[in-house]
Amino acid sequence: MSRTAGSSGKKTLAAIREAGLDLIHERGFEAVSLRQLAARVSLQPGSLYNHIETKQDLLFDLIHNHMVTLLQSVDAALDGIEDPLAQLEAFIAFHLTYHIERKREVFIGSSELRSLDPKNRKKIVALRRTYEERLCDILERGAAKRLFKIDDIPVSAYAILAMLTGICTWYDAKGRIDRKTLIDIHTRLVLQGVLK
Amino acid sequence: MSRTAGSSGKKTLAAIREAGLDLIHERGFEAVSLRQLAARVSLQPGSLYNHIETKQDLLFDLIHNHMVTLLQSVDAALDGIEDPLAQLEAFIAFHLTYHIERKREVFIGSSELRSLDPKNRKKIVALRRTYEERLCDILERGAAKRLFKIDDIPVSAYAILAMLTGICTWYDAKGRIDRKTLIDIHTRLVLQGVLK
Amino acid sequence: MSRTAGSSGKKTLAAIREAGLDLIHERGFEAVSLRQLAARVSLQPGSLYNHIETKQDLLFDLIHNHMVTLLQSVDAALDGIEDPLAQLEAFIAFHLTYHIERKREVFIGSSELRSLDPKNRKKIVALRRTYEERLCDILERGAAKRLFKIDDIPVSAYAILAMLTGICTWYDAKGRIDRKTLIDIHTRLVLQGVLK
Amino acid sequence: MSRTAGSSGKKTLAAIREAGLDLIHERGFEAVSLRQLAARVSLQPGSLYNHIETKQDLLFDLIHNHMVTLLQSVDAALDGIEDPLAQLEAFIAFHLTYHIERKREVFIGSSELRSLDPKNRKKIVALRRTYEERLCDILERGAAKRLFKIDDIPVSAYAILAMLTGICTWYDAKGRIDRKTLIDIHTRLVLQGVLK
DNA sequence: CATGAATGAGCCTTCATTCAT
DNA sequence: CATGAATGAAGGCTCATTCAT
Repeated sequence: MSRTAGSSGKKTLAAIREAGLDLIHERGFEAVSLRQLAARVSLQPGSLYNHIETKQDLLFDLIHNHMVTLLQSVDAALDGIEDPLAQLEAFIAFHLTYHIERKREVFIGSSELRSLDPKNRKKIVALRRTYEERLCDILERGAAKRLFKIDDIPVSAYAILAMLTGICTWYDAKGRIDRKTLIDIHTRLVLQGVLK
Repeated sequence: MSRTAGSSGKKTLAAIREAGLDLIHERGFEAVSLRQLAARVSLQPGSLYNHIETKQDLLFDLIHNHMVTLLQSVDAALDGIEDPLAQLEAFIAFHLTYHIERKREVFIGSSELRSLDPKNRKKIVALRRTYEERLCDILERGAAKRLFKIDDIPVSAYAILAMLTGICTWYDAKGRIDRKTLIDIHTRLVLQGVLK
Repeated sequence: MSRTAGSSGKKTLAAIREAGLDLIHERGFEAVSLRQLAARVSLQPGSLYNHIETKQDLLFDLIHNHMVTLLQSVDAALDGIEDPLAQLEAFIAFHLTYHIERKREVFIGSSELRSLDPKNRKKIVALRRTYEERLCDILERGAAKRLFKIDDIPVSAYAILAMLTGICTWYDAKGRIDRKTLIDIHTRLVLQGVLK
Repeated sequence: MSRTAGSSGKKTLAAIREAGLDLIHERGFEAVSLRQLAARVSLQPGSLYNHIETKQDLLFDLIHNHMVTLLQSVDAALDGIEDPLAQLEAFIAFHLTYHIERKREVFIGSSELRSLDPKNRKKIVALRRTYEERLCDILERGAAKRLFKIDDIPVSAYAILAMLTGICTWYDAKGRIDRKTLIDIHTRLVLQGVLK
């Protein structure tokens, strides 16, 4: 039998992406072999190449896809909000929610930057910087309006992002803390740190 | 003469450790081969085995060594301080300083946990938890004394640690920000977030 | 429409043969993949199998076709000539012309014998021997009539064929030498070497 | 047992070269796998890389080595001979002898040029041209002294070389013809073709 | 202690070929 | 007929590790 009934190219590629996210998140890009990936989606290793260009290409595809979605989503989340304080609250809620829901993508997107070849890495780093700029902008406008008191905007932005992103490492959807509480705690931590 | 003049076993092992930290920090454990490591210390790959047990063993050694030092150092840094607020300030200063000075060790210690085999990982995770406890204790005592107002101590501790640890990713000793300023900014951010 | 307008099975097969000659001549049979061949004729690899049996089969087809044509042509070229000297001249002119015009086929026909499986190789070697016999016959009849003085007919025949076939390797239709001159030079070389 | 007693690097490399010549001569470079080569010298495939850089590198090494030896040998064979006729005779005898004794090298050196990467190919083609020049020089000097009558020296040189090299394809040391006879036949063929 | 050469497993990738659609 | 997706084998090469010298 040369093809599983009902399978199709699009579905197979989606399965490969999904398995790729899982495996790379668990073990790291270098530690995942295409054999393992193929086994996860019930293919022979060579058959992967009907759907991906190279292993490197799959990694780039996963990360790039994530970054583009992240940027679109943050813009959607901030759309129409004018007040910097409301924007910051929206950003925090968005960032946490997104990072909880896409733990794997987020984790891979930062921990596997170094597995990207230079050309691909450059593209991703640019997108990432664009995302960071969103927070910087909010802090700047809040500072300009004397709502926030911030010593150094880029450093503070990095610090806040590091704090908010940290949950990827430990948050467990089935754990003690529910999502809303988590957002409240972090919102309070950040706002107090930043408000005048 | 088959040995470089003046070299000795201890020195060679130190060189291997140093090169290991460099390479693993740059490329990740899985991406570093013992051939590369050997080349860095001007040895043949086989000769490494006169100094290390296995590649896995070297990784554990590096991380374990780091964790033990970290714990000793934090205890030294907090020694004699009783006031929770002063303790928190000391902790922040210590953590940032240590993480700036040992970027490689810190980075490896968290990003390569998954490259440790289960037995080794367990040991490291226990040490890491011990370190986290130091911060939790401070927060708890501060909260008990009504100095701090904290919604959820473990979550806040994680958030603070994530924020403080974030600098490893971007801090550049030769960059725009000096160390003292960095500590001030972070101290302010954390304290405001936590004080009543 | 999944077929290029005006294409037909026969035309596609002809295109495959032509591309096969080109590619195998350039890179060698083993070095040519059916993917490359398919790309040259704007097909997917699998589609080749609507026109050829196997890769091996295509090679045999190309070489066999060439050998049969070669034999028919040499017989046509020698037809009606009785004098061994005139025959030899005709043979030389024919061989050079044919080998210039079908460089690819000739080259493949000798360099890729080893890529044929034993059964196919046997058939081709028999045809090739038949062709060599044509020259041997001429030399023999010339020697019998005391027109030629030849030490060893098979060896001389091989030597002459090797010389005449050599042009495939270097002759360039757009080069310094025109075809007639080439034939003259070789005719003189061979005849002097053979005449009494 | 990690090493066969008595083996040494030099010996192993020599065995690899020898097996390489055999296999490439029989099957062609592309058709030989390093697994086959390794099996011939009783090694694991990976162990070959203790002795060669890459497969391509081995090919270049074999051909380059051959070309250098060929050039040194032809110069030695012609050394001290001044008369162009005597030189031509010496060249023919040398070329045939060398090509009989090193069938494999000679065959590979011309049939596998296309398997060399461009950079390597360039180097070999230059050496080959140097060798061809040796014959051209002889023909030129003979023509200048009115000993030879040659229509076109480069073309005649190619034709002669093609003829003499042809034996590689069919000569069998255990066959009907002994080496001296072979040289005589070819010498006569060439000289008659060239003498005034 | 260092070296050089070996092992055996495994890597990413390409291949000829098949076949449901 | 062509396609797209699959197979199973094999490709060149790298790896951690071992060990006689």
